[in-house]
Amino acid sequence: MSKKYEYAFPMPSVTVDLIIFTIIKDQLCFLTIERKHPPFRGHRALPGGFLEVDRGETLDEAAQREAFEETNLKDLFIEQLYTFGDPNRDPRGRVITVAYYCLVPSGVKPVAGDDAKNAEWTPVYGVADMAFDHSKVVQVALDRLKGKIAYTNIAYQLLPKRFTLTELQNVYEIILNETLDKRNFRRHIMSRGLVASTKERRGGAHRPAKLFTFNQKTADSQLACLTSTS
Amino acid sequence: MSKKYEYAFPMPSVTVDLIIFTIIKDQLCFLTIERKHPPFRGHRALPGGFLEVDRGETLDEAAQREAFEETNLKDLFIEQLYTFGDPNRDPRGRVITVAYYCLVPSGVKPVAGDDAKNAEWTPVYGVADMAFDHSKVVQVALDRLKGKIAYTNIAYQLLPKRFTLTELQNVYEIILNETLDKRNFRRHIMSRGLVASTKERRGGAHRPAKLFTFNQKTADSQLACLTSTS
DNA sequence: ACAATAGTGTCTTTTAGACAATATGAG
DNA sequence: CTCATATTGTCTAAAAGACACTATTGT
Repeated sequence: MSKKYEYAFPMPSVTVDLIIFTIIKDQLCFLTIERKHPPFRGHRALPGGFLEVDRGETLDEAAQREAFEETNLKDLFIEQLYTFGDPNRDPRGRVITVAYYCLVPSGVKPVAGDDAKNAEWTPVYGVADMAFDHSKVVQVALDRLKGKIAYTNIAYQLLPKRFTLTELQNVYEIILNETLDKRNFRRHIMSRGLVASTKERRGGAHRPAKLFTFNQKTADSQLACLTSTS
Repeated sequence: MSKKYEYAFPMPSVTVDLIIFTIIKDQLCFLTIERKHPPFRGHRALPGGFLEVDRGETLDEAAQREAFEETNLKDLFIEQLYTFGDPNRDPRGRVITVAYYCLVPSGVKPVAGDDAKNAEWTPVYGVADMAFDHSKVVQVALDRLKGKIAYTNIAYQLLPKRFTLTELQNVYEIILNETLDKRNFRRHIMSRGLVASTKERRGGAHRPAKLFTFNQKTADSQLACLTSTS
């Protein structure tokens, strides 16, 4: 392959990296792949790839494309997180990466281990030794997630369409890493008007719990003042 | 100048753009330059420039460098805002811009009109017709500023080292674009412990007001949980 | 009936909002 | 003493926090 593109100045590469969060067995996890080649061979890394300039894709589209490649799911919740561009973050050259975080409901399986990748869900606590600056990227994503869950409705992205309030509370507790009072939590959620109760119930071993859905109408109006990437 | 740098794929350019806010005559303003060449000749644009890959500068350093070029001030408050990369945002080619916002105290003069630039402070309300996607960038910056002023101490960046509480309230009112109750505002600010009163007073036409300073100690601890770009 | 989870009510504390009179210093 | 701005206090309303018992279903 010959080098066909010429520039008067050295150009940085632009990649999009993804922190795909999900909840597995009461743990907040994110998707990692194993690097099969240097640098950082054998270390775990965030999924990501080059922005495909020749396709004319936007950054958001690149993030959605990568997310689809890993999960086979379209139109996932993604949001730009931060752009990392320290000169030494990649030993091969100057690489600017625009990081996005993504939330998927429990139960999603990573796209099968394409030999080259070996994708796995990894618990967020106690990850070390990631490739590049990815440990830092994950930390920033986690901070953002913690910050945003308090005043947005993104938690719903981690649950199926119908869920119980106990399940919702679990999501909050897992992300915030603290226990919440059941009564206060329910009052808080209900007063927001973001959930609507259905007539269905989830039968477990004991008293069945009401199933709720995310109330799109009120959510949209509330999100209007929240989506400003703040 | 020959094109010396070759790549196997088309590369995007990476620029850093700045929204430099200040307050002038009770108006929130930001720095614009006039474009002297196409595209968008004659339109106003945000100051910015290419990331200098050969110098090995970080994104933050590039932002500080640009800010210095425009204001002659070092170590200004800057924070990464968002990365814009739509394929058609610059008609000359694929340009990814990492936007930073920056806050400077009142009274700073833009670096003199270097012919090529003609820098000016422009009120944030009623800006239209900016070059590229810069109107959108400014809107995002303004939303972020409004969001952050409520729960961080960034407002102090817009004031001199010593300021009166009335001046501080003015900053809040100008940014939020609403009036605030004087007593409630003062209670709110004082309860945060972010300001320390000095023994000096500012003599105006009438009763002199106490001068306050930003209280770095408490600020640092409070900032610790706020600087996570959330 | 019992085990296990779902669901609810009240008091207290804190924070935010509305509101107007007094204090001080320059001229 | 007058003008202009600085400064302060209280009542009310809303939100957050602490806390424990009853309800429902499967087994």
